[in-house]
Amino acid sequence: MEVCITSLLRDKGFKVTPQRLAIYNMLSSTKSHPNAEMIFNELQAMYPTMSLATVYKTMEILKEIGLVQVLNAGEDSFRYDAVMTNHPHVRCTECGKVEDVYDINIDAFVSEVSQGTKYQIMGQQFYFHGICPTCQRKNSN
Amino acid sequence: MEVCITSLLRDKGFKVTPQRLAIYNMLSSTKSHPNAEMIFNELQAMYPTMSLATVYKTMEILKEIGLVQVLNAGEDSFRYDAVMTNHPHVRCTECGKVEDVYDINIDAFVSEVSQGTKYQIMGQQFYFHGICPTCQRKNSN
DNA sequence: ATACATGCAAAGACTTTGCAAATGT
DNA sequence: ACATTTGCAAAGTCTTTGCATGTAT
Repeated sequence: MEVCITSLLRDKGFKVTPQRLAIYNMLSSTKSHPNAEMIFNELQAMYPTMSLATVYKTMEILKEIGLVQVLNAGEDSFRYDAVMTNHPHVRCTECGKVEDVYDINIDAFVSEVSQGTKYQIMGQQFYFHGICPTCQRKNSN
Repeated sequence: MEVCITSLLRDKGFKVTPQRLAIYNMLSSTKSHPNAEMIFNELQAMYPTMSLATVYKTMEILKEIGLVQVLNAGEDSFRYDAVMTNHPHVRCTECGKVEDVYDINIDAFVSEVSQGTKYQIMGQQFYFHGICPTCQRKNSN
């Protein structure tokens, strides 16, 4: 796991730094799809000198070497996901959290669209929005 | 058509202004999914005093009264669409244009996901990215 | 007549960039 | 030793806001 990012970085001529490892480890051990500021805040305690700029620069590299994907769930900021399989996301419009949608096979839908357009399709993103179970309960009180 | 926006605005207590009509008419007669700046530039000739701030404020209102939807195709700016049906979009990563994906029935996929999550789903957005036919031809030269 | 809208400029949020000091190889 | 990276501050882009003037009802 960690050998993966280490060798991937080195293979592409990037240096292996504590900041880069910390950012990737944090991202790959959460399901919260954090944005840059959330990552920065989370790492403050352990890495007091970490800067937001380093988070952004690191995300750029991790995206480039194929270790993270960038999410755009209709917010003002980008979120990041270390899970590289294509899966839909759902965002709660009340509390703002973004979650994975599991157990859905998107392949049939993707290939249907791929064939319907004359584009050479490279990727896709599916976003749902609605109200999460927790917020539904809050609302009914 | 135009009676629609006129009465919708008035019904909700908004005033009917030349700027609002011009912005909506422009948007509903294009398939280019423009962002705020594109709309602003397009209207410069006919409405020289139009400001970008007015475009943003108007989009906020049009979204609120259900006349436009906001697209987030993985770019830095939001795009707007006066077509309110749910349909996928595809963005060319070379020339940046965003097009509709036609003749795709998303209902089965949407309801499959709706049932798979415990969210109360309010809407969804599907984005594909790839290379458009025009750019494919350019690349092969 | 009055409340709302416009348009300018300023502010705000998110992200990128430049550069000197620090670090990995 | 050398090239790359960090972290700060400044700049850049997109969007929102405040306010005086103008406009729709």
